[in-house]
Amino acid sequence: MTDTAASATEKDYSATLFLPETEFPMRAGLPDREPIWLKRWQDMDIYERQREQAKDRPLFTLHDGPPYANGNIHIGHALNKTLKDLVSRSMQMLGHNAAYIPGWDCHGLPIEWKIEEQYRAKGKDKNEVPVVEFRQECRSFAESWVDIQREEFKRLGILGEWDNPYLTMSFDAEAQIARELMKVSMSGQLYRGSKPVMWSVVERTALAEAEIEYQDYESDTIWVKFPVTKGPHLGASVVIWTTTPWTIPANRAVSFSSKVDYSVYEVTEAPAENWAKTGEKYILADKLAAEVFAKAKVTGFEKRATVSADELKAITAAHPLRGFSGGYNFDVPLLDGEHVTDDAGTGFVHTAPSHGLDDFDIWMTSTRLLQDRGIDPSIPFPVGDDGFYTKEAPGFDGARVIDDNGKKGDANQRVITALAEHGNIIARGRVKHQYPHSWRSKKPVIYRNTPQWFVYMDKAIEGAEGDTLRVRALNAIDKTKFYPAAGQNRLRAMIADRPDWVLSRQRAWGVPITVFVHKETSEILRDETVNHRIAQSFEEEGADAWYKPGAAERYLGSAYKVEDYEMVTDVLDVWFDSGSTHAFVLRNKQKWPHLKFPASMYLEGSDQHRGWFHSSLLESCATNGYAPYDSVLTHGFTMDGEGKKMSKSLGNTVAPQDIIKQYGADILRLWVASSDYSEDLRLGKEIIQTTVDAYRKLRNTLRWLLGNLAHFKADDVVDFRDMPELERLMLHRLVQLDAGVRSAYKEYDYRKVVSLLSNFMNIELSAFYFDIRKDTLYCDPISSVKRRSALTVLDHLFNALTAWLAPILVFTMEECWLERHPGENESVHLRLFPDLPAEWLDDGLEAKWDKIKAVRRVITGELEIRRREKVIGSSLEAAPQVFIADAALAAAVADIDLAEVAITSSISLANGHAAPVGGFTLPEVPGVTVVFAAAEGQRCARSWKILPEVGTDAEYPDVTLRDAQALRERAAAGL
RNA sequence: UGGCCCGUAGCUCAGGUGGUUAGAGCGCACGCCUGAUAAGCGUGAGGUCGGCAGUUCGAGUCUGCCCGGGCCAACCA
Repeated sequence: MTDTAASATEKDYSATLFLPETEFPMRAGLPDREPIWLKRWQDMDIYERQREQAKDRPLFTLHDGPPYANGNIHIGHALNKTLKDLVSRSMQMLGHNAAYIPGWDCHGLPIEWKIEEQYRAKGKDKNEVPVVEFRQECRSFAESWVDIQREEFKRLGILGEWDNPYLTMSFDAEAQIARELMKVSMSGQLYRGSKPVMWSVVERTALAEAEIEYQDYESDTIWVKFPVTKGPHLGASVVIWTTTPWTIPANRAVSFSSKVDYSVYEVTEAPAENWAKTGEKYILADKLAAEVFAKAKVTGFEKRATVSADELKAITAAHPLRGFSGGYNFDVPLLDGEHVTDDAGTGFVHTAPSHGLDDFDIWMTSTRLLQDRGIDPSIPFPVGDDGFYTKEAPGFDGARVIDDNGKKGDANQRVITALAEHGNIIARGRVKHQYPHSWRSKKPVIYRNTPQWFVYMDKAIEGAEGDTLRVRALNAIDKTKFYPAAGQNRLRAMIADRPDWVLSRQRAWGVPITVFVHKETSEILRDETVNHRIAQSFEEEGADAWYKPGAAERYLGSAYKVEDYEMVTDVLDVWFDSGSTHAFVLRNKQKWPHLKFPASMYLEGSDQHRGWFHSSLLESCATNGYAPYDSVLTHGFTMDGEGKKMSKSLGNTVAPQDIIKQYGADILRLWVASSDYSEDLRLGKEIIQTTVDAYRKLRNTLRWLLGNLAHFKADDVVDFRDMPELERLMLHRLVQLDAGVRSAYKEYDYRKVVSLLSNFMNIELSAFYFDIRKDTLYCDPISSVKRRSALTVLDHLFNALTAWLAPILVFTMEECWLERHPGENESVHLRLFPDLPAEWLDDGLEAKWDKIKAVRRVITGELEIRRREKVIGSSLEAAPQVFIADAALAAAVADIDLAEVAITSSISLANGHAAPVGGFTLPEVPGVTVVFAAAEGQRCARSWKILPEVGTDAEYPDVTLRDAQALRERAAAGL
């Protein structure tokens, strides 16, 4: 240590300094304090004030995609809503009127399940409860979750019209959803088709995949011959294998794979009574032929010819029951299917479009081909909802697939017997495998063709050639801006490939498909008067009106006979509900005057390409002809710290409620803002800690600003022209930052906002400007223009930083702002991003100070060495000599106080002198050499600088002349 | 299995149209300060840019394959 260090006798002048003074705590205590700000915002109705304040500004409408009202929010909800809040708050502060109307999706299967579950617990049966009563319970259930989620969202600091949200189950919404559906039906785009769905005979209901569980089950298996009737290899039979003999009457095709090798095989030796007889020829996959013959108890067989994919394509076969009970006379085509493999069976797949998804898909995509071959492409309904065969399975009257107790009926046996009579079965067996069962009854289920309501994707709308829903939607996608851009292709590909839109669900809790069908002609009733009655009743009573006794009479009125019409009882897919939100929210000016249509933006997780973005686009294109949004922003999913999916079973979930409780919502918000939401986000312990650290740094920088600004008074303001260069440099950087921050906000690039601001606050403010200006701010006289200039700059910094960070750290910035600007009507959230004068920009000044900073680096580099050597501790103990050979650097440093910038007590500039050998240099700053010298003189007891002048003031002999002046001014001011 | 997307220091992220020793902030280690103090300042150590192969004079950047991860492909939302 040097002898100039503080001595025990040095006077303590701290009371005479302008040290930072603030109540703003270093430790935030967010979990406890955030609710206080929430209450304040609620009491002052800040959302309404924002609307009032912005009523003449351009509208920016971020339309909320509705979460499903059936549980507590999870981290995905928190991410989604926080991003939405960042968008609307920043657009508001950029000068828009950015209203935010939160919404909820309230209909649908999961809520039905919950109610059913409650029934089961009470031993009640859903089917014994009147529909309207059941629906009422679903409604109450959804309501209760809306209330809970609303509070959870508010706690995240999400600002919106929470007292007036939209619900897909509110009466006006249900009415409008029905109107939208009727628009589709009036335009001729709605039709009744069919598709196979999972069906439980025991419960007489369709089931969702989630209601299915797979259990071991023993199935009958059969190997069946399809005799070739046309094309190559006449006289041979295509052989299939199936585990569901009862679907044979529904067979309409045989699928093969062009990737599998097939041949014709002839049976050369077999037992006399065998089903597979000597001389018969079978077409089989080469890989499976031996196995098939073993099952068929064939003792000798020979390969006769290979069969190419082209030959197979040309083959038409007969149904194995051709002529049975006068039926099955149609041609059975061979179709090339990607689902076919030669892993098991025969290499050929029996295809019954009524009873399988793959079967249905290949049948539907082959429609054109079938028509060309003169084959009827319609899909039969061979099995009824009770499991009995219908008339469309000739010869099987009274046979049943599954009975009321879930046991196998006699269908399989009857089919096998019939096949044997026709000589078209070659083997049978049993197999144990995993088979779908109802989650509720634990009984096996079947796929069963069921009538459904569809919207055409490719039928001309209103007769206009080429104006189809698909074409409209694809055009609309081209006109929409996507963030990130890849979303556009993703959505386009989905729209381009998708089949017709299935709207119907055989469920209770939803908006009914408000359609009447003529029983004779199967025509949909299209009558505006009827439609109006329906919509009107929904407005007044909700969609329950459809289920009330006498509804058909009420709607059809006197113009039609009730007995002529079938009233549809299916409900709409909930995607149609949420796909219609633009119609009942954005266009409802009475209820929400601050919204526009189309919306400025839809913002959801990337899964919504298939979901809400998709259904909203189709719905709006069908009813309006264009997209309901100008732009679409998607975000990824939240993974754990290792990038793995969060799941309850892995135990790696992070609950937003826990983060709020432990750290506060601002931490969660900062995490969202500093992450790249265009990809999947990670969240774990370490990441939270990183966020907390970043938060602390920001908070402390603001805290120091507040502490110094406590000494700033209105008449301290200095015009920027009168400020020192260092202050002007900061204002210049502030204007630059303004441009960067605004454009980042406009591009929804929040991590850029965070990185710009935290880099600025850490590097340029905390480590540079503040460090240098502490001496001036703490020690300079009251009158000092330099000090007042610095304070003026701090004020500008404070105003800008609090505004720029307000959309992200909503609580902390409010706390910060009110610390300086208390007042009942004050809020940082009622501010705009500040307008900063362009005249502050000064590129020349920045270039000059880049040079000064370069010189500074060499000086601090030298000081660091002396510190290591224990020659000095504080930089004020040094008074280095600086030799600058570079003319540009020398010029930059000429008229500024380099000692101040380097925070040394003094510096001697030895320009023009040759730099001594052995002086300190940095390779990246050529032409600058620093030679250490200890500061000479006494240490000032007030500013701790070491200067020869200390001791020369008679009145204050222990301080520098500057400090003496400061003390005199304090005394004169009576301090 | 298919469609789309992602993989740069311990963490969060930068790295237009391929071009010198791959950057920042935070964290970490070490040091300084003790008038922002459960704070502030400085110095330093950390990366075969998921892997392999190719195109090229040259690839984190282009191509292919592989590995790892995610979303979608539900009468879930």
